Amino acid sequence: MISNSTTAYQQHDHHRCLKAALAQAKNRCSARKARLTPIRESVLHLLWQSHRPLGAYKIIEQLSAASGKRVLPPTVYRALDFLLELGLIHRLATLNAYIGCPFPDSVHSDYFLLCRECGSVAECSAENVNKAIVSTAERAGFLVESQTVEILGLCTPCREKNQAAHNDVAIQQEAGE
Amino acid sequence: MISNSTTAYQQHDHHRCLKAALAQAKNRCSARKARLTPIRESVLHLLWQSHRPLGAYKIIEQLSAASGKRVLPPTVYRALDFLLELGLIHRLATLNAYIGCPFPDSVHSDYFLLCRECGSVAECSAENVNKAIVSTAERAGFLVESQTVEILGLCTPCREKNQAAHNDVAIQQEAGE
DNA sequence: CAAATAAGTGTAATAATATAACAAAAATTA
DNA sequence: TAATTTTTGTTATATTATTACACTTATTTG
Repeated sequence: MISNSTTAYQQHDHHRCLKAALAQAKNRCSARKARLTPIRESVLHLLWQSHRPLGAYKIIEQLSAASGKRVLPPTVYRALDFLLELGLIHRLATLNAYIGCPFPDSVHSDYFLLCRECGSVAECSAENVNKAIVSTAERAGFLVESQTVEILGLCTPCREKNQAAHNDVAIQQEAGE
Repeated sequence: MISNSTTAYQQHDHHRCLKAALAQAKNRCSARKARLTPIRESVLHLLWQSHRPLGAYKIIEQLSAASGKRVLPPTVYRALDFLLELGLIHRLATLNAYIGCPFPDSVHSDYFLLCRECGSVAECSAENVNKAIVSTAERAGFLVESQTVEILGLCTPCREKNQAAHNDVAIQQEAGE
């Protein structure tokens, strides 16, 4: 199992994440003879800065603010398409949002853990999930080409916070009796 | 494993499907003291007639055509919300479309097989997929609350057709040499 | 039963997400 | 350098979904 759940939920040196992601992106582009133009790079940069899924129109907003001139939808959607095609980012269908891929180089069928509380997203690649899906599909005579797996729930920190809040309420209630 | 892949892909007495679905819906509604009003029923009916995912605006179109007067978006979205809440239909995030649920009564974590060729959708509920997802999420410290699993690929009939077409090309090429 | 309340519907307006089409500019190739 | 390809700019518009508020119909309660 590959996962970025630790860095996704917890404090970490995010500047490093960002630098690593951009370096990887450059490698990948030169390998494929694709151009990581300024627009494309800044979209990727923005996605990595947030470390959270961002909607296309948020990107437009932030890019406009940063550049001082109005960036229009096609500009951003084109950059997103480019990055998606290269596997540098993903689109989350349930959120209509985009997020940087933490390991574009390893072949993986993606699998996302979306925290409904804090909005963080971890990407996992688990062979057992993949196998279960493919084998079950096969039994139905279905040839799998691509998968969208998005899991909604609570990440560890949020679960702990919720638990703590819950306990507090219990204590209050006891005290009130 | 529960699945409607057979009826989803192949010819069958669809009138029966439809009747069964509506009967089930009525049961479910009376059990929950919810009202299956004419609008709601006709949306459900429409979804079952198509046996394929339908976008909200297609539903609006067809409902308008059938009733002779303009049906507006909130009317349909409200009916869809109601049906979703009762588990009588599902929303497919990757298609922005809705489809009738073939087994609303059995508890299931849904899992959809979307054929990219013919547009058919089969719904499966496989314990092994569910288990794999939950256990992998747990290892990342994540508490699963709901899942979106949508698989894109080819259903059996389309795969066979494709195969046949492919063979034909091979034969033509041989003949041409 | 009638009044009060709740649930459902009609309607206008608009928000949020995404794409089409075509012209202009920049980069790459021949 | 000319020709070609790729990328960007710009206008307009498509698609999906929601808000807000008035009105009607059903259900509950006194």
